[in-house]
Amino acid sequence: MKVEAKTMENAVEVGGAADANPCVSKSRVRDRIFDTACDLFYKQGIRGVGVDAIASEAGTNKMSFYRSFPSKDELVAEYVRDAARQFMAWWDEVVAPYPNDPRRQAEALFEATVNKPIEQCNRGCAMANVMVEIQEEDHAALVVVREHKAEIRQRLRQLAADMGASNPDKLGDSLMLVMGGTFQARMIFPAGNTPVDVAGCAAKVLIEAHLRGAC
Amino acid sequence: MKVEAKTMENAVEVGGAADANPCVSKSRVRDRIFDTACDLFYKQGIRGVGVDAIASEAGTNKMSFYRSFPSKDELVAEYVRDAARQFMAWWDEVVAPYPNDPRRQAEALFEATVNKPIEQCNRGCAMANVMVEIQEEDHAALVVVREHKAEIRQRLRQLAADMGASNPDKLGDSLMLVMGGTFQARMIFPAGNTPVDVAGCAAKVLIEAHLRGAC
DNA sequence: TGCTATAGTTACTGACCGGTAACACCCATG
DNA sequence: CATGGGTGTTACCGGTCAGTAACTATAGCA
Repeated sequence: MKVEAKTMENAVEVGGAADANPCVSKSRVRDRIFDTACDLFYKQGIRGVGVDAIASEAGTNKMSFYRSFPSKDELVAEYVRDAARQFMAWWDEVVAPYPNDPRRQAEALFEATVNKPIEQCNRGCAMANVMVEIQEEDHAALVVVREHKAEIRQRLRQLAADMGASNPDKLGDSLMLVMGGTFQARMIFPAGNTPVDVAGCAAKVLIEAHLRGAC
Repeated sequence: MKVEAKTMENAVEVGGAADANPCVSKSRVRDRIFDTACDLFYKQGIRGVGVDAIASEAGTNKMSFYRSFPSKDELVAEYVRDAARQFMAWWDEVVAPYPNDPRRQAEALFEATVNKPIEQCNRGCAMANVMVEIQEEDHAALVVVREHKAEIRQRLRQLAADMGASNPDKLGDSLMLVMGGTFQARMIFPAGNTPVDVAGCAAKVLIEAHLRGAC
């Protein structure tokens, strides 16, 4: 199967029709490897995917991998950085339609979480999964994960403060719990009719209660 | 990780009559191995712990391991079963002081989750971690995890129904999200002052609001 | 044409890991 | 004392995996 992919790519490149195949032939080897790795890491776990598998799935081989990345660990760290960037970009995008309306922004975030396409998150939170799989406490990837989660917590607390909650840290942290639980539930209950569906409702209830002065 | 010729029961019964001599001295090694394995699996992950490490940490060796367990996979499944049993026992214990008071029971569960000793859960939810680490969809351990999570969901929904919530499934699932998020947060923010602290409060707010008729 | 950067191929090392074989030892029971 | 079950010990097999070496092929550019 990998041989077919390689030969096809070569044929396309030789043919020169570059724009017709944006996903494989035109991109640099490094980018192909990286995209493939991100996909496989999320779907099969860090430890469940070897360098050989990544390379051949990307239509190349291990040597080209090591010409682009100094080690698998470094690739993992890059994967986590990219996941963090993507999550924040998603956040900003979801929030953008409601400027100066922090309550609506928070609600939109949880609704968007519920409605995320299944294949994008049926393995739960990529960052949390990395923390489960990596044991070395000082691994570069874990530093990124901790920073990322701390920033999400901070953002939720800020949203709570901006919407005038009487105890913004408590509301923000409560929302943090719901968000984390939602991602976890997407992994554990992958099919329809799961606890995931109530995430938006739970967030609304928490916000409503806190704005009423609960806690 | 794939040999499955023998079964757990066979391995246990190899010692002889299963009922005549209830395994005090005979299965001491087995118990030591199992306890050690549970500890290491939780702290370092399934894939992060080898059979050699388990055996030597238990003061024995690999051969004795394979005299007690047919395979590492089977041990993992047993580990998950034990974790599920322990969790349910903990649940029943926490709930026991408040018979016929489902609301108080639910609140007690979340308070107890917050107050669990750190070293018992600073790696988050053992069941969820197993689901992250194991890729084989039909692995025996994963079946146990799914059943366990489904039962917790059912229990929370039942509690919500018993306390008279207008929409018990929504309340139960909301609590499920908070509970999952709490365990995840214990792994991600291991030190003091974390979102974990608000889990009891979040649960109370959700219950209160639902009993008032929200959603 | 020839140089250089990029990429493919094959083969290898060393470590680790799950699992097994064969044998030696200890000790309780008969 | 003899037997046998549980245990310890050593060595090994087959597989996987991260990482490297050395060579080849190609494509663009001067």
